[in-house]
Amino acid sequence: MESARMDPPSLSLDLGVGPLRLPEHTPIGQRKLQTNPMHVERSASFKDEAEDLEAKLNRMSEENKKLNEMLGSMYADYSTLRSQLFDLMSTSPKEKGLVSPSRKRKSESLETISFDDMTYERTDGISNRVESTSREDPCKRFREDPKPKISKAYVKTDPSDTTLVVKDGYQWRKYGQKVTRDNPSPRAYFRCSFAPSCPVKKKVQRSAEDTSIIVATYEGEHNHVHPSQTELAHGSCHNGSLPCSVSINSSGPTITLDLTQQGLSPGGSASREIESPEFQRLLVEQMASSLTRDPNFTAALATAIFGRILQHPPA
DNA sequence: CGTATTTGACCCGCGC
DNA sequence: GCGCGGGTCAAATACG
Ligand SMILES: [Zn+2]
Repeated sequence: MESARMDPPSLSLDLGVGPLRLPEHTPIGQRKLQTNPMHVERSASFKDEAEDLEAKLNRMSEENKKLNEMLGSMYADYSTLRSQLFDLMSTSPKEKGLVSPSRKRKSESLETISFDDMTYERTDGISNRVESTSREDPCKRFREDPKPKISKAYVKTDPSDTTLVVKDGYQWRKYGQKVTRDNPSPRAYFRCSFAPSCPVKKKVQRSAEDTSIIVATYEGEHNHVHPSQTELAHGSCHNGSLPCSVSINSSGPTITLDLTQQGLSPGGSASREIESPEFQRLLVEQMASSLTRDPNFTAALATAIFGRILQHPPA
């Protein structure tokens, strides 16, 4: 998968956030309306519901496939981007202007999701160190700086989403909001409130140019287990609130709707739950969370990138 | 009534 | 020392 697309620096991964973001524009609404008046007949209702569920299952299957592809492309683009970044900074470490402004100036049209094992901010330290030593080092210097781990997530969202809250599965308590110099939209400060002594903070701010993108900056590591996600030991994780599971294996992530679980209420409420935008959002979040939290994924990612760097040394 | 959010005050590092 | 920009605190307020 990763051996393909190396050329496109176009970073145009308009992920499935689109189809998932606006779930209420499609025949879903019609379908819902269709089922309600059918409750006059009991037997027909059951049959209809069965058909309904089947259709939804198909839809979910379809969506699953889409998500799969989207994750694939995201992975590929991410690999490409990271590879290019590493390449760039190991090729021309003397070229100043790419280290310090990396925080404010790179907000052109960059859409990335960085995971919490390696970060862009770390590149600052690497570049500085590189400047004083050799230019082959950047691949292996991972000192535990006083700096906590920082990761950024560029999330595409609806501009009308005023909440400015990125639901990532954790519980955050807002403790501040400031207006920044060169950005009309304010910046919100959050602290993890699940554990009393969790040092994790995050800053969320809408992008200055593209108001449909919000940037979440995470800082630190959680020193507690995930609130609603215990573990994904052998690749499968069960969510406490969602009647579904996300599993990751070598062939790719898979979402399984657990219809046998008792969490589903009888009647049409199951359909409603599935159709709910909240459900879909949580689903995506759960999936992304699981993915980024999967050591196998991150390890494979690192390995692939590292291999690529070694394979294509800077000119 | 307990808890989360809001919002101006406060603090602190940095450049002048 | 002072002003500025960014980060945090905490009193007031909103919310359930
Ligand atoms: Zn935490």
